Amino acid sequence: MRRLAEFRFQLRKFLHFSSLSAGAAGIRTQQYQLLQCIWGMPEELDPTIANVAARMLLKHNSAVELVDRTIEQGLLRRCPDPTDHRRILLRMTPQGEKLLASLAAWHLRELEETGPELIRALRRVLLTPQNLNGEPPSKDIRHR
Amino acid sequence: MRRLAEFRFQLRKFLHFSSLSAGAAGIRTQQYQLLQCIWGMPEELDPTIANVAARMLLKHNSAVELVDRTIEQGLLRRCPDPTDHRRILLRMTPQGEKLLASLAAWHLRELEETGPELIRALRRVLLTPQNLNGEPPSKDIRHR
DNA sequence: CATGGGACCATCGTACCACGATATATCGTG
DNA sequence: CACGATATATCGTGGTACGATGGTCCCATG
Repeated sequence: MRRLAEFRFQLRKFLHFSSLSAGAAGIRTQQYQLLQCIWGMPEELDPTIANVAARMLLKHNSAVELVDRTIEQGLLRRCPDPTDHRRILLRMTPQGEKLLASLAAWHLRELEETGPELIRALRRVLLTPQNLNGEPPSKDIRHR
Repeated sequence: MRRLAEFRFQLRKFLHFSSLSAGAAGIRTQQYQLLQCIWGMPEELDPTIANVAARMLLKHNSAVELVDRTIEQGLLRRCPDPTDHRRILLRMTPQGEKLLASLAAWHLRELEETGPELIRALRRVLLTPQNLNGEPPSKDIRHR
């Protein structure tokens, strides 16, 4: 499936851009996503380690470490939950909010350019008449 | 931008699926993408280390290491280019082709389910009237 | 055909990061 | 208070991308 490869390539390009722009802002992609996660947390959920881990698709200990790193850079604060002393509520510092805002703006602009191409690539994957299950890809049209 | 966070979440879910399915097949996502890359390489380009590195958005030395790991698992072969002895042509073994085919099939099926949601999330990002440059996200509607 | 510059690939040390296993603190319940 | 469950933290380990460096081969030029 060449379309699939092309879609994945577009995906890599976006993620690569994301990594570069985060790097230019002095953080890692994961940290950007963490901030995004905390800020965009659904209303009914509190920004605890566990919830953030779930939304980041990380194990909770990895989330702890990610939070540690991000706090060291002054982008986040740990606020013990007053009603449940086991829990930690994550809050962004003003610095973190500024950084998130500018990174989000960059990503928006990038997606305005790249997004349509990404959608097109995915569409082409979905609309392709499926050669359904695992026939060796070399069997396709050409095989140089 | 809550839409942006939601789009990124959808993206993470797809990548997470990809990582899991690759793992179930005994390889890493990067290796799956490497195979995909080699197979889906544009016709006018040969599957050399350099070309693969470019398409994987990796530095060439990282590509070498990725290739090494993948060869160790018997999914790939190194074929010295007969016309230019500096270059290495990467060829998949039958085992590699089988693995790629089945992983691609899984990914196709996943995208048939998840893809539309991904497109929708991206559309929502693109169609949102932009609150253009970096205003602090906390200023938005709610701030609990 | 000697030579120097450039292209291509490989190796090594380093840093980062996600994870499993384990530990610690707190909650709720009987 | 005892106990299981929940939430967070710590530690050691393995994987992987990278910069720096080295080696080999191509080619142009004199």
